[in-house]
Amino acid sequence: MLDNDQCPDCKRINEVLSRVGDRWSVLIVISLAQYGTLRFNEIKRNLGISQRMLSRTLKELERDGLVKRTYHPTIPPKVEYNLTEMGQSFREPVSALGYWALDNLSKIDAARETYDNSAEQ
Amino acid sequence: MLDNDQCPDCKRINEVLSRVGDRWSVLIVISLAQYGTLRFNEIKRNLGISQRMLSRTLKELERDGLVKRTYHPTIPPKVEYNLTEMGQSFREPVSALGYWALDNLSKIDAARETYDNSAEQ
DNA sequence: CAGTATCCTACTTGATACTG
DNA sequence: CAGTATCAAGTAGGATACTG
Repeated sequence: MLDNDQCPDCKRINEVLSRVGDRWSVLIVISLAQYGTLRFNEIKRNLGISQRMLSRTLKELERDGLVKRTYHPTIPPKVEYNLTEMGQSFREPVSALGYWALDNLSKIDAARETYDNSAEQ
Repeated sequence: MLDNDQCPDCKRINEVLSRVGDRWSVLIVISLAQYGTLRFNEIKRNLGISQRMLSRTLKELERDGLVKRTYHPTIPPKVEYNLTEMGQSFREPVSALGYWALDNLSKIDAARETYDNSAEQ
């Protein structure tokens, strides 16, 4: 995956990760993968994300082709979000990351404590 | 993985991802996974990362127990970095993400173009 | 070589208020 | 309900200069 000397692939990986690799994108994809279809405020409540960031992130995910937005012009309006095919495929590596995170949080905490204790002597 | 109502696991995943999920951490782990052991300036050249960010990120990764730092007190000094066991285990989900990124970059670009074209009418 | 220290800019994120 | 607009604060990240 990597080449020597400035590693062009790293640049491209970097590019993609900077688009869809941020925490909110990851968490939104995980949520949608779990529930199938969610409304705007359902995601908001679920993740504890601010309205602004949810709006922005969903728009980016839609633009990148990972999320499909369906607008129902009722009163009050109803908007549903779900994953596209590419979004589904993104779910796999993302879930792997999520599970790793859950599995290793306590280990990381322990490592931090050890490090901090030895650092302060 | 997710629970309804404020999703406590999301908070924890969020926590871990905010620690080890940033681009530089990911790219450093990928590099070390690829090459086994690297010196400070080898990583720097390889990734095109600034000295400051590399130093900071490596220190964080060491603190979190993902990277082991070995200092050889020679002149000039020589410092080698490699992955710990936990770092190795992190490699798997990270690689999956990297490969997905490479596989889907062009699709994302295409989706963006479509989106932008339909948006401008 | 492998860093640390300082400065500076740009982007990210949240809080708050408002709208169709 | 599902957003947008605006403001304020923090953080990421690079450039540069210096050190053991």
